[in-house]
This record gives sequence, C-alpha cells and structure tokens, in this order.
Amino acid sequence: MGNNIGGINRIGKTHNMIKKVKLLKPALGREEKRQLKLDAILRHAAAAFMEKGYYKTSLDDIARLHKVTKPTLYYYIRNKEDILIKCEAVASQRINGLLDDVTALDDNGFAQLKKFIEGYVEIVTDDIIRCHIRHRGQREDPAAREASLKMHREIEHRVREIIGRGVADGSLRPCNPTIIAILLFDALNGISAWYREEGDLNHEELVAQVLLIVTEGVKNKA
Amino acid sequence: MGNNIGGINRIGKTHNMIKKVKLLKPALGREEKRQLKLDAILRHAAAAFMEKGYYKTSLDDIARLHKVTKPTLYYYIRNKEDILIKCEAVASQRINGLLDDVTALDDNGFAQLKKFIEGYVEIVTDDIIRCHIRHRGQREDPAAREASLKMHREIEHRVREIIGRGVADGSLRPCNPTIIAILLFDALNGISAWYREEGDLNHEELVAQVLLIVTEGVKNKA
DNA sequence: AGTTTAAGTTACTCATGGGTAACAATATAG
DNA sequence: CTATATTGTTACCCATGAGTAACTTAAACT
Repeated sequence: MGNNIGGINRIGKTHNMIKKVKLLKPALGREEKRQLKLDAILRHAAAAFMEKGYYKTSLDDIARLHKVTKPTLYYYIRNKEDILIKCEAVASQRINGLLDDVTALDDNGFAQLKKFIEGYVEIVTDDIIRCHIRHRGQREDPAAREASLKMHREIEHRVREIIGRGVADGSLRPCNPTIIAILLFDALNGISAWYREEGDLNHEELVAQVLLIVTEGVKNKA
Repeated sequence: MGNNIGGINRIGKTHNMIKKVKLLKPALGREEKRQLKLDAILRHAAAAFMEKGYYKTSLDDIARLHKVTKPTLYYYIRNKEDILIKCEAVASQRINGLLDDVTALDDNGFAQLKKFIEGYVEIVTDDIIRCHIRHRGQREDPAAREASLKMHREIEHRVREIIGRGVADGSLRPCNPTIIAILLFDALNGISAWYREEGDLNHEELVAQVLLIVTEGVKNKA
C-alpha cells in the first residue's frame, strides 16, 4: 500500500501546458482538490524545513512558497505543529506500507531485511519523509508527542521482529535484534540528511554498500 | 589529548562537603575559575538543549539551572549561538584527540577502526558531545556555519582515511570508504540520541554489537 | 584600610512570528 | 441569477525571548 501523494508535483507542469486551468478543475471533486492543495503545502513546508529548519522557517515563508498569504494556510492546517503531524502521517503510511509488503514475502528473515533496506533507501529520498525523520520528536503538544513516539517505536519494533525472525530461522547470525535494529535504522535515517538523488552517487551503489556492511561486514577474512 | 572538563560535575559534591567554599576558592586563579564556570554553564545548557531542544530552551532556563540571572550568562558567552559554538570546540577536541590516539597506533586499519569505535561510544555519552551532535548544523552566522561544516568534514575525512588504510593493507574488505564512513558515523552518532549509561544496556554489550555488525555483518554463512 | 575589577542584579527594549478577526472575492448549487 | 459555502486577503494582537543599560555587591590586589 504505497503512497497517496505520487504525482502532486506534476501539477506545476499541467499549469504550464493548459492556460485555462478552470476547464480542468471541475473534473476533481472539492474534497480531492482540498487534499491536493494540502499535499502541496506539505511539500513546500517540508522542503523549507529541510533547508532552514523548523524554527527558522516562518509560516509566512511557507505561505510565500505556496503563493498565498499566511491565514490561508490555516484553512488547511490547524497550526504550525500540525504540519509536522501531517508529515508524520504520510511517513507512517509509507514506511508501514513497505513493512507490510516486506513481511508478506514468503522468504526468510535475511531476505526480508534486504528488501526492507532496498525499499527504505528509496523512501528516504522523499522530502516529506526527510522532514519527518529530521523533526520527529519535536512536538509541543504532549498528546502529539506521545503519538509520535509510539508510531516510531512500532516501526522499530517491526524491524526488530524481522531481524528476530532471521535469527530464529538461521538466515541471520545470532545477535541482539533490538540494538541491531536501532543501529541499522540510524544509519538508514542518516542517509536522508545527506543523500541527494541529483548527486554523483547513484542509488544502486548506495544500496550495495549498505547491504555490504549489513550482511558481510567490512573485516576481510581472506 | 582527552578532555579538559573532566571533573566539573564534582563541584556540586565539593559544595556539599565543605561549608566555607571560600577557603577552597583561592587555590584557583581567576582565569581558571572563569573557565570552570564556563564549563558548568555549557553542561547545564547542553543538558537543557538535549531535553527540550535548542529553540525551546530560553537563556532564562539556562540561567535558572545555573542559579544566576540571564545577563550574567553574557559575561561568559557572546550570545545563545555561542553556546553551540563552544560545545563544538569541546567536541572537536575530544573527537580529534581520539583520532590522534587511534592513528598513532602501530597497527592495521581494522585494528585502528575498532579502537575508534570503542572510543567513540565512550565519548558519545557526554552531554556536551550529545548536544553538539544533535545541534550541529544550526548556525545562524554564516561564518560559524562554514566552520562547523568544515570541522565535521575533517573528522569524517579522518575516519574515511582509516578505512581506506584498512582496505589498502588488506585488513578490510574492498569497499567504498566514503559511504562506509558516513554510514558508520550516522549509526554511532545515533547512539547519542538514545543510549543512557543509567539504562539496563551496558557499555560492553553495545560496543560488542556495533563491532559485530561492522566487522562480521549479520548474515549467517553457516 | 580603600580602590579597582570581576560578577551579578533589576528593569527595560524591541524584533519576530504564531495566531485571529473582520472583510472580499470566487466558485458551486438551486 | 441570486444565495451560500468555500477560499482567500488585509490588518491587527500579543506572547515570547534575545539582547542591553544602568546600577549593586563581592572579591582581589597593593
């Protein structure tokens, strides 16, 4: 169950190709239009947060990026923190979707872990996910804070289970699944902070190196 | 060349044991006293930043922790950002000190890498280091920002060199030292966010698991 | 002693930015 | 073609918190 915000950034292009956008609009229901705009706002906000950080980015900045004024944002979001919460919802869906796919696989723990790593490196490229990884934890509202921690624990727990399964079925070497899951997660999440698709390092090489260290380690036994 | 702020938190105890602190004070020069207080402020600030985050921690909060009023802080620091800069200086000294020790070792790349990991897990326990790892990158002042990035690059570069050396001398399996260094760093830095010495997970177990994944990987070859 | 310097305090200023009230335009429906 | 939600705007409020000025107290040196 992948991602409900796939083609949002194609809106810009549509806008360039067709002058009277009005002709196109009625094709979409109000609720869908609203959802689309919300997603666009989230993308703009996430990009800004990644560049300047949450606190150094004002709502006016985000509004400017979206070419509206600040109060308009409040039609789509409850408050500034709500942006992070909504980003988290998207992130949760995508990551848990990946985990659904991976655990549905009829294969041993190692194979599942491998698939997870490949998928996660893909996911971590998205600005909204990046934003969530970087700003996870900063919740003013205690309830939101708790929810955030819970969702993070759940994901970590699912990864831990994959590793545990691998140890049980013999495809993974005996280890402490809790620690290994956290270490792996931190390394993967770290990728979101430095990896850019436009750069000279391609996806395959990156995945290959992650898999190298996770599966074989770096010590030479020859 | 370890750490110049080793026994700061012992001041509290001293204060409890000896009533007339005045009798003790003259043993220290003014400059040293000043340095001691600065370090204490840094510790208080770092602890607060780790708990509430940089932006949610006001200078009044820090002053309160230190049992002084806000303007007094300005006797020791230039401004709020200066606290991060000073934490970074401490971190730089400790990490580069470790790297000095490690690279001075007359042994192969793998052995050096192992020593580095052991030492780094130790370092990452310190609040000031934690603070630096978490808040590295948020610099208002462009010059400070550049300096921060440069220092971080330098450290990463030294780790990369150790790995490269290992590949060259055959103690490490052929790999991309740049990527491996970054992944390793992210995993190690991540530790600072969750590991507490007081917890039930002891140091040795943690180091053992990190070394397990780095050296052997988790895939079972049996 | 008594003068100087370090260390700390109270009481402000002032920019920033989140959030809102009241009003204007635009689209959808009947 | 009017009536009514839906979007959006301009103009404001106000809490927060960084940084400063002016003044007081404590320590140190000769």
